Amino acid sequence: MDATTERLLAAAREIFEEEGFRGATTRKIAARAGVNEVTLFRHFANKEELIGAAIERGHREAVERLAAHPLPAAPRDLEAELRPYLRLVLRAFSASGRGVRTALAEWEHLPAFHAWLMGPSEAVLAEIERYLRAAAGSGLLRPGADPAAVTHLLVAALFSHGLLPAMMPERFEGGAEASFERCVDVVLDAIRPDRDRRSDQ
Amino acid sequence: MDATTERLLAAAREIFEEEGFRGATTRKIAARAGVNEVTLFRHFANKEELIGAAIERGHREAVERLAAHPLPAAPRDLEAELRPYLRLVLRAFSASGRGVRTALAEWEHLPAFHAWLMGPSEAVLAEIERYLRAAAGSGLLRPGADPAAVTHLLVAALFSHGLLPAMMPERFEGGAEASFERCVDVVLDAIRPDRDRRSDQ
DNA sequence: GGATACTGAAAGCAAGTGCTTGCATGATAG
DNA sequence: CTATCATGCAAGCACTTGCTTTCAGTATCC
Repeated sequence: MDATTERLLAAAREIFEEEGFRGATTRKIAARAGVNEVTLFRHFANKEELIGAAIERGHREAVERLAAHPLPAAPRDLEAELRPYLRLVLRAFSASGRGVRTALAEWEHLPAFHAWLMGPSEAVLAEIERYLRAAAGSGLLRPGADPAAVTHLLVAALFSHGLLPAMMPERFEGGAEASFERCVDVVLDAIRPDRDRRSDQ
Repeated sequence: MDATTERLLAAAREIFEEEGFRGATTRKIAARAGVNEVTLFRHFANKEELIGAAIERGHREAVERLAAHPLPAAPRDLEAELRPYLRLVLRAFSASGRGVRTALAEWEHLPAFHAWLMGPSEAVLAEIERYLRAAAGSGLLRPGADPAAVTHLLVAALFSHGLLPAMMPERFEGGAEASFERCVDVVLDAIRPDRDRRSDQ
């Protein structure tokens, strides 16, 4: 792809994530791309098309990165399989936390981008739920554990640990990742079959 | 308080929650308040002061409403005490979901309002953690259960169930509240002392 | 060398923005 | 009745924003 187009897309994505649709002016985007504003309009019909393309590309890449490290099709060990996956997702999520917050706020104003905006979250949710259902089928989950509810809990933990630490860091002493791991501990402990239950301390 | 001031504050809060700081123009706010734009500047020095006052008032009210229904000082029954409290908070949170999303996005641009914006969340977090620590002291929690981690999990569930259903409703079939209750089930079950453990189904 | 394609610089335009000024009007208090 | 006060209305100002037009420079391909 054209190098100028590339730089424009990257700049558009950065500024949109920081400032939202309204704040991402064509002048700012062109400046960060090191390009004349006129050139911007020679490559994209208008501002909406540019930002749309930038969002689409960014989220397509995110989905691809996630798909490159899927959970196993046949669950064997929740601790060894689910935890590293969640760690990976949290890291990706935290990295794009600023953009996620912007997307949340602009939701109603960007109906054309809904599919792209939710793509990564949808993918993670579906992947975890599929895995947990398979695990339940293999007897790796405590009978009575609800895979859908557990999925929602884990996604909720991902969500809040990806967004909140930037805003209330004093509540995440020891780091967001450590706090997240402790939350995963609680969930994994809740769904482990009784015979395996931890009784430390 | 002056009726005009009142209407201006209400209008400012509504439009700020829908459109953010940049989108909340003084003309829009004045129009929704049914007031001339000049009158707006006769009541508030500038746009920032108006929106700041609107946010401050809204969140102070939220904190007061939460403080009116606290968790008991001495925990006796997690199921009977914690669950209704969480239900209440979720309802309040969902009602202001639109505003929360805007606040998340505008975070970096509104440093003057940080304290007010995080107030309600901080209050809920502190209240739950206090309660759970007391519960742990009374032997109502399974030994080894980490009150801080459980608090984070519950707040995460509140957070995601307050925000996400508006954006991916098909993932919350049966309603956000039902999904939330199932998440609370998982958490409560995780921290219950072993002797009380559910073994239904 | 000439045609083509991409770019930058300068200027501008129509709409919208925060905010101000000047003046007229109606209600309220003394 | 008069003085005060809050408000509405019209106009405007300086600035930003999305987007356009015109012209000139430069690299590439044949």
